[in-house]
Amino acid sequence: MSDRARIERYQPTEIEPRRQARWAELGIDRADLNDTIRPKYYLLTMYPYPSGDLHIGHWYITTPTDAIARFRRMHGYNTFYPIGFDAFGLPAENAAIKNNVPPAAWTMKNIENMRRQFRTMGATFQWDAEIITCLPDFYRWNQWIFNKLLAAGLAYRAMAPVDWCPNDGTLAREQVEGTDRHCWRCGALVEKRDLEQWFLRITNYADELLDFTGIDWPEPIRVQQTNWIGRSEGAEVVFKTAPDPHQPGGDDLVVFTTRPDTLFGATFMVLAPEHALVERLTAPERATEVAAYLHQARRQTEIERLSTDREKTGVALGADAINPVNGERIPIWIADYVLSGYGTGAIMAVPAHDERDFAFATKFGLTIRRVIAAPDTADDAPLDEAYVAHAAGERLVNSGPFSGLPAAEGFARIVDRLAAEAAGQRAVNYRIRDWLVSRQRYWGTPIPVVYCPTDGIVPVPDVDLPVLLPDDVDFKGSGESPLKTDHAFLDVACPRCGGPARRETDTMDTFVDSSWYWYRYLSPDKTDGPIERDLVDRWGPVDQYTGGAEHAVMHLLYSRFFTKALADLGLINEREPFKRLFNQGQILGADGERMSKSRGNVQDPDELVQRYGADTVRLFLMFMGPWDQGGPWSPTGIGGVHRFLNRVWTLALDPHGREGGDPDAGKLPAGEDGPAAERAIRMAAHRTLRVVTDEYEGFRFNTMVAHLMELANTLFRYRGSDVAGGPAWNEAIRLLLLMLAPAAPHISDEIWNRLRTAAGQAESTIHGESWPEVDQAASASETREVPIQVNGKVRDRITVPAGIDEADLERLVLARDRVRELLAGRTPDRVIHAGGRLVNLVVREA
RNA sequence: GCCGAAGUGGCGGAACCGGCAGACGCGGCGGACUUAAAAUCCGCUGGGGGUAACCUCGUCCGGGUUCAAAUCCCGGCUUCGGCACCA
Repeated sequence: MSDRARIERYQPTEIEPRRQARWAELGIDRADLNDTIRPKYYLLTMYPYPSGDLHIGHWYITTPTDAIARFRRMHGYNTFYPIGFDAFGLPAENAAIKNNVPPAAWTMKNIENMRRQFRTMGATFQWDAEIITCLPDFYRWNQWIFNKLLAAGLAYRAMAPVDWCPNDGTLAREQVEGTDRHCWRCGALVEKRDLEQWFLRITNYADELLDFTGIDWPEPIRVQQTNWIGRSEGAEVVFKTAPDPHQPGGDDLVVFTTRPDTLFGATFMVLAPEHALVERLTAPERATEVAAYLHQARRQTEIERLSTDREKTGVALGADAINPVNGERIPIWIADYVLSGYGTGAIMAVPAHDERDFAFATKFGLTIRRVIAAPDTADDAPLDEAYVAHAAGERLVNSGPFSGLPAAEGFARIVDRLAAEAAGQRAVNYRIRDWLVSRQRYWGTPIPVVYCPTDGIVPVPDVDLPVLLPDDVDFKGSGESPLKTDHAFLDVACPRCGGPARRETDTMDTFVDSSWYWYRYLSPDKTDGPIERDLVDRWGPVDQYTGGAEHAVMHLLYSRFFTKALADLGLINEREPFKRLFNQGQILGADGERMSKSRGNVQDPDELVQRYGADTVRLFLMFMGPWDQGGPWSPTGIGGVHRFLNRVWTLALDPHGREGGDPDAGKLPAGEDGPAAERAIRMAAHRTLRVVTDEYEGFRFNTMVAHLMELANTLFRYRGSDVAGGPAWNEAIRLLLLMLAPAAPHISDEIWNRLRTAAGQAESTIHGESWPEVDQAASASETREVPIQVNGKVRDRITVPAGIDEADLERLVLARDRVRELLAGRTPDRVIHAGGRLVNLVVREA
C-alpha cells in the first residue's frame, strides 16, 4: 500500500464551498459597528463597476485586501470591510441602446453574477452593508447633498467652455486624458463647447487639498494631486490701455505673472483670443485680420491647440497698453498660446525671460529686453534664447530704480510699488478648475432642480426627493438622453410658484457617488439623512484604502474635496477620508495591454478556480510580485503555488509518510539528534512567524508567501522522521496554518478542523483564532555564521557562538588556515566588524 | 519639454539601514519511484575558466565616494505612468 493512499487528497473545489458556507453561518465577516471596546479597523477597497464579470484584475485588488481584513481580525480588531457597486454610468446605457434591455435590469443582473463570483474567492465582505448607487435609497442622498452644496454656494451653474465627449457629454477636466484629448472612459476625442453647466466649487479647497499632513498616502499620488492643483505664487499687475483714435483707452488690462521682477522687460502684451476686450481694442484697419484669426482660433481649439512645440501664431490689435512701472507704451496682440481659462486670460510678455514669449517675439520682430543678468553677464548681453534659469547672484538690469537688486528682492520691491500705486498686488493662481458635474446622460443621479420661467433655477425641496429616474424611457433615436423627450419627467410644477416649469435633464457625474459612498456603508438603510454622524465619528476616517492609482486626480481628489465640504456643511467632523492609501498595480493582459473584452485578453478567474481552487489563485496573485507593481498576466508558476498548498496538506495530515525518491527520507539531517532537530524546527517556525508578521503588515505578500514556502520546505526535511508529529513539529504546523489563514483561508481552515477532529475536539474555525506570538527564545540561535572577507571579497566563513565579542571573533578568524593562507604572512591594516554581520580584513596589496 | 516610478539569471522576482547578489517560485538538466506515463520526491542550475579545492567576470551604461555599492553621489541611456504653451 502506498503512503499516499493513507490520506485523502487535497480537493479545493470540494472544500471551498463548504468552508464559505460555514463562515457565513458563523458571521466571521461581520463587524459590530456599535462595539466601542475592541479597536476598530475600517478597511475599504474601491467598489467595482458592475460590468458583468469579475476578471483577474478584480481578484488582484480584492484577495490581498481580504487577507488584510482576516489578518486584522486575528489581531482582535473589530474590522469593517464592506463592498458595493458603482452602478451608474455609460456602459449600462450603451447596453440598453444596443440590446434594448433597461439599464437597471442589466446592472442588477450583473451585480447578481459578481456577488456570486466574489463569494467563490472567499472574500469576507460585510454584505449587509452593501450599497448600489443606482438605487433611489442611495442616489436620493446625492440629491440631498447637492441641495446643501447649492445652498452653501458650493454648487453653481455657469456658462463656460467645456470639454464635450460625443458619448458621455460634458466631462470634468480631470476626465480628459492624453495629448489627443480623449475621454477617460470611452476613448472618444473630446471637443470644446460653450455650454451652461453645473459645477462644484473644489477650487475653494485648493490650498487645503495641498496639505497632506496626517494622512499616509503614496508619494506619487500626492505629487500628482499637487501638480494638478498647480499653485503658483506671483502678482496681479494692472496695465491701462493707451488712448488711440479708435478708442479712448483707460481700460484695465489685468495680468497674472509669477515674475513681477521682470516687469521692466515686458515689451508687449498678449490676450487670449476669447478675451473680453479684444473687440473693443481692435483698430479698424486691423479688424479683418483679427476676425480671420479669431475664426481660425475657434476652429483650432477643437483639434489643434495641443502641440507644445507648434509654431506660434497671433495678430496685433493695433492698440497699446501702458506699463505701470515705466509708463512705456507696448503693443497688444492676441495669440492662442495664451489660454482664456488660466489666470486672467492675458499676459505681459517678457521675451527675454520666457521661452514662449521669446519664440513669439522672434517670429514677429518684437523688442526683446534683458532685465535679469547672471553675475558674469553684461547688462545688455544679447540673448539667443530666453534666460529663465535662476543663478545665484543674478541681478536686475535695465529696470530703472530697481536695477542692481537681486532678483528675489526685486520681486518684493516691485510688487510693493505696484501695491502703493494700486496697480497690482501679490496673488496666487491655481491650475485646478471647478468640478464640472453635469452629464447629458440618462443613467445617473438626476440633478434635483427645476427651471421656472418666473423663479429661475429652483431646487427641488428635500421633502420631494428623490427625483426618480423614470424606468420606462425610450432609448431608440438619436442617442440623446431620453430624459429630454420624456414629458412625464420633464413637465413639473415650480416648487416655489406652482406654475409650469421644466426639470433639469442633466444627471450627475458618477464620481459624485464615489465621493462619499464609504460613509453610507456605515448606515446604508438610514432614511432621515445620508450619513450617520455618530458612526462616522467612531469609524472614520477609513484606516486603509486600497485601489488603483489611475484615480489620482479624479476619485481620490474629489473624495478629499467632498469630505472637507461635508465637514463644512456640518454633516461630519473629519476633514480627510482615508488615513492610509495603498495603490496596487494593474494586471494587464498577456499582451501587455489593458484587459478588455474587445481585445480578447481577459483572464477569467472562474476557470482557474475550477482547476486549482480559490486558495491557489489568491496565493498566486500575491506571490507574483510586489502588490503595487502589477504587470502582464501570465499563469506560469501557478502550479508551483498549488504544489506548495499540496505540500502543506501532506505535512499537516500525513507527517509520518515517506515519499519514495529521497534516499534520506525518514532520517534526521546529518549531525542532528532528536532534540537538535526539534530546536531547529521551532527556530524555523518562530523565525518565519517574525518575518511573516512584518510582511503582512507591510503588504509584502510575495515575500510572505516565499517565507511560508521555506518553512514548508524545512519541515519536509523532517517528515517521516522520529520528530515528525512530535510537539515541536505540531507547533510548527499550527503556526504555519495560522500564518497561511489570511491568505489561503479555505485550506488552512479545512486542515485546522481535520486535525481537531482527529484529536477528538469540536469543530471551530481558524479565522476565530488569535495571531500567534513569537517565542523569542525559540527563534534565537546559539551559533552564528560570519562571512570573512579579504579586501571586500568573501573568502571564507566561520561558525561562532552567538554572543562572541569582536576581539575573540578576530582571533578565531586570524587563526583559520584559509585566512592565513590568503594573508600569506601579512598583517591586516584594518579589520572591519560590520556590527557582527561580517568581518573584512583589509590588506595593502603587494 | 516638465513631473513621477522603474531597469538584477532563460522568466516572475528577493536582498527593508551601504555588509554573503540571485531568497522563493517557474522553466531546464540529472536521479528515485513506476511495465510506462502522470503525479510525487531528491539533487543541480548567472556567465567564463579549472579534474578539483578554487579563480574570475557579473545588478542598464560611464565616472565618483567607501574597507565594502544592486543600494549613496554626479552624468547619460532605456521603459512605463502622469501633465500638455499654466504666464
